[in-house]
Amino acid sequence: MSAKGERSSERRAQILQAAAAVYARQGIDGARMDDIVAEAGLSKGTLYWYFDSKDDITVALVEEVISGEFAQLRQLVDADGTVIERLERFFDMHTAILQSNPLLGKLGIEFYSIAGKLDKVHELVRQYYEEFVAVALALVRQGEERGELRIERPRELAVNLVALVEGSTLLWAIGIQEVDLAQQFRNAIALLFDGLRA
Amino acid sequence: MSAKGERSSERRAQILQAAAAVYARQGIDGARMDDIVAEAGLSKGTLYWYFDSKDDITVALVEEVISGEFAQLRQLVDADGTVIERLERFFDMHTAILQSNPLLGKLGIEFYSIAGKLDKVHELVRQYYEEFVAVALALVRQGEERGELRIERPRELAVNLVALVEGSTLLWAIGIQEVDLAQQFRNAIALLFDGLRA
Amino acid sequence: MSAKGERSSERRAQILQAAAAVYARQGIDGARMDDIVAEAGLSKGTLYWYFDSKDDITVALVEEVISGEFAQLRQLVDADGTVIERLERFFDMHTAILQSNPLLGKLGIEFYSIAGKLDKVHELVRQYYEEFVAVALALVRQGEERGELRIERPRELAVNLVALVEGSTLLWAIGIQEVDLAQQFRNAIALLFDGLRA
Amino acid sequence: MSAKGERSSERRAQILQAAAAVYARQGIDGARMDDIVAEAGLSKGTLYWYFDSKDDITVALVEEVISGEFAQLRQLVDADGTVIERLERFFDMHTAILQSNPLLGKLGIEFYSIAGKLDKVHELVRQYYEEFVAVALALVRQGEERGELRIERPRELAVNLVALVEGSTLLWAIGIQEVDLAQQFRNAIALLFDGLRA
DNA sequence: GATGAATGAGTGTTCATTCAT
DNA sequence: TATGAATGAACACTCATTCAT
Repeated sequence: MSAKGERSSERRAQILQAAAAVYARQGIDGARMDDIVAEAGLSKGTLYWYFDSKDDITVALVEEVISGEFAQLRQLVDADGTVIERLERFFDMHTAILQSNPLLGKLGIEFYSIAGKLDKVHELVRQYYEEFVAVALALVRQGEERGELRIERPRELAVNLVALVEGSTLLWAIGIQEVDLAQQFRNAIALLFDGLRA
Repeated sequence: MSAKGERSSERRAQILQAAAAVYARQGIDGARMDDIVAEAGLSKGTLYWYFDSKDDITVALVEEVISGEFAQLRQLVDADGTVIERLERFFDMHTAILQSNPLLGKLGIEFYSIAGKLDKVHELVRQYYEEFVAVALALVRQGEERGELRIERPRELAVNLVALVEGSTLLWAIGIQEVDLAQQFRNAIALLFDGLRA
Repeated sequence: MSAKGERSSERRAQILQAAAAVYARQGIDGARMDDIVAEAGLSKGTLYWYFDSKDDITVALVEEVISGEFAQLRQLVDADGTVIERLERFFDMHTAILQSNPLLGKLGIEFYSIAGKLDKVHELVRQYYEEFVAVALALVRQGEERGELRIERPRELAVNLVALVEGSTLLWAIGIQEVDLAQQFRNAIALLFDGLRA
Repeated sequence: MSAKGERSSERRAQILQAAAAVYARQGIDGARMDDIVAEAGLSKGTLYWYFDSKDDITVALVEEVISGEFAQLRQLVDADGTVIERLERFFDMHTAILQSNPLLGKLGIEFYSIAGKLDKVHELVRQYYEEFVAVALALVRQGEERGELRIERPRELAVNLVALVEGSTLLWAIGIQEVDLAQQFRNAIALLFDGLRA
């Protein structure tokens, strides 16, 4: 019997996609295995053929989402253009993805909440932010090296950049009317960097 | 029979305090009524004498926490000092409260999560942010009127200010090591306002 | 909250009696909690208020049955009459009890089977046999001291006495037609002791 | 399509052997088809090609074990030597087999337990005991005819002989320390027959 | 007001069995 | 013959809520 991890990744993806939809709609605790099964068009037995437990699904889903984010973050460092241009493109992409599926925001909030209960999820979320901060820091330093920016406290700037992204996304996900993500991010860049341009 | 809302407010407070502790520790869905009862040192029957349901407790707790935040926010507008001084004092207080009880951050995350399920909570959280943004906007305008700041897009600045606070708090609550809330907030103010001083 | 062990012993007895009936009828593995609940005329929640789990019920039931057997065994040593008379009375009682409830035999077989899975049950059953052998040995020695019997290998006689009782009971419980427990036990005594009478 | 009973008997034997090991180790109810499949090194589909169901396997296994016992029992009647010598040899063989595989005792107990649920197994076990008693009776009568023994109640003696064997085996299988099967059986013969020798 | 025993619908998980390949 | 993915009914256990005392 092969390990479950090795089993048909299409089916696994199908289940994770269904779980994501149900989690976003009903919350993780409000999601019943029967709901995920129905959403995926599978039987309960099949679900358990691919995953050991609900927690197993949750962790796999967080892993998948976060590994997608990682890929995007890594592109940021090596792409062309000035630092500010790249940040703007990154924010545009971030905004487009969130707005293409309004449930993604809710899903993110569920991830925060479940991180308090599942150590593995907590660790994944932490790693994601460490990576995000690290990438932001690398970018900021690039800007300095290339003479684009003059920065006194690069580390705190990096954390504030990440906090702005996450905070704005949170407000938007909660449904604060005044938040237009695209506008908001552009203004954030202007605020943070206008005084820092070389 | 009088409405439950009018019953001994000490007992209600005692229950809400217990619920807050249990919610923060175990998550709202992970909290059992028995846990709250044990934490409060009461019996189950007594708890239900004061509250109709678990959701009722949750809503009341969110109301209580948010009304405390409201009080703080309102002081911001009328206090003495420059806008930046007042923001610094507000952030110091915010930091002190969070650090005095490390579970408060977790509790906040639970509130986000439950907002997706309980409409009343969602509305309270939304109102809180609306208010926060409104206060930030009033402050920013005060700064402009008094000639302390020159601001082009006050509304977006206000939202970004709130986003920075919430984002930083979130990163801190998740446990990102590099986040020192006090430092972070001071740096945020410097970044946002250095270029805006008159 | 008091420990479950301290809770109303009438309800506990009621549940154990129901469990005994269902276990004997359907086997332990074939018994559903719903069946026990229905047999006891209680709700599932109530059952779990008094017992932690199905295993908990099983162990408590074995304890109860075996502690009853212990009581009978102890009387054997101190009762009046010759050793052989006392054994005959004991066997009569044993027979009467088994025949009064034909499911008791099945229940005993279930206990053997579950002993392989629940360490606590295994230990209880083992203790019961140790005690049974010890009592048989004490009786045999009394017989010798009082000059009623002349015995060469008292320990092995004791074990064989117990083996005869258990073996006969087993054959009877399985439903071997030719086994008339009362006759069988009388004949067993005759066979074992006729050659040993002083 | 040929009846399953006619299919490759090697595969069937392989499966039954695996089932015996798993049943003894985990109990029949605790044994999963997957466990048997893993133990046999086969796939689930293959197992179901040879057997219709778990009960089918169980019944076949009981049949196999009991038919082996039958073979031994029949040899008893026709072998050379006095009745007591033959019983001693039979008991030695019985002991050797049990001690060669300590799980056999557990397996026997599982058979008793499942007999309460599967009529076919009950019937097989009953037949086995009927046969065992019949053989014991034949032996006893042989002893009488040949002038080796003087017996008053041959039928009850036969049942008691079987009860002693089964009871001793049971005590041993449960793990009572003091039971040394070989010693025990020798002592049983001495007790039962010493007074009966012609 | 206060207690804690009682309720039962709901949930994650298991596992014998089936069947397309 | 052989495989192992797929199925779904069944089950132990949970927990918010009720109510007799």
